[in-house]
Amino acid sequence: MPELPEVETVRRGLAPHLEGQRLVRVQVRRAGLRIPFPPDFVQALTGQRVTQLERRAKYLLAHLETQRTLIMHLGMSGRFTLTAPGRPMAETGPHDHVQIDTEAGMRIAYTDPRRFGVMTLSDPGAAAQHKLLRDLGIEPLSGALSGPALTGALKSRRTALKAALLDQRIVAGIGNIYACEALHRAGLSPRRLSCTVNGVRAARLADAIRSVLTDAIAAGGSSLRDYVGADGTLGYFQYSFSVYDRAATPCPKPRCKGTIERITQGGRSTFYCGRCQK
DNA sequence: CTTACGGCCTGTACGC
DNA sequence: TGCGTACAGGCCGTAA
Repeated sequence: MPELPEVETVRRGLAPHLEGQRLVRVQVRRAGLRIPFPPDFVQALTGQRVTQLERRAKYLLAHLETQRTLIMHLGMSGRFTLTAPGRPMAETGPHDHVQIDTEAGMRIAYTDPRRFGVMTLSDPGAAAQHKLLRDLGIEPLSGALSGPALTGALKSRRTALKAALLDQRIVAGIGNIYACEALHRAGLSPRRLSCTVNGVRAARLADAIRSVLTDAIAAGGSSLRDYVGADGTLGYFQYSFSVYDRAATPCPKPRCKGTIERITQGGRSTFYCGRCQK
């Protein structure tokens, strides 16, 4: 489900209810998600105060007073729902795996039918060195994303450009939707060999990645199927897709007479215009 | 070392 | 209606 814009939208929804708050009760309803919870998971969280809720790539990082960090990933189908004090509690469903109650009485429930998500804890002060985070590449909205930085990251890769954009070690936070959309904005073919992207093409790609992610965040992310923001509102960037899931429709680029095609790369669907993406 | 592929798990949409 | 198949926003381990 969620790529960087959706995770950032969730972060913005959760932050006011987590930052500065003490976690008074933590319940887990199974032994883990994609990976098991650490043995001391509940104990290490209970009674702790969250100092800051940060996002790195598609990960949410809740930093605790103990200097440990709750590392969270939504996988494909992960979702948070908030229930304010005094509001009727939603009935617990079979895919509600974690519940966290804050001292303000807010209940934060994590639901994830496919269980591809992750919740785990870092060692004190060592979140950035955690195995899940240490190999992540350029953070696209940090200012580190530039044409030369992309050129450097892509020059040794002998894969299709689309596959390289999905590799979190190169640019972190892009998923299937925004890879397709960024390549269309940049006018670059998803099939192009990664190492051929340099100079003006790399600069265009850096701009396209930044702009598509920024636009999507401004729209509250993309709501497909079951994705909703933390406050239950729906993002609407899906109405702005140029290529994703738009096979056989006309290319929206002005004066381009192409038609959007769907191909398979690395087992994933790629949507692009063969006319204006070279 | 790099790259390609299957698997993880469940839900949904679609064709017959 | 029921069943089988394909596919879904991600990532990892293994094989080549």
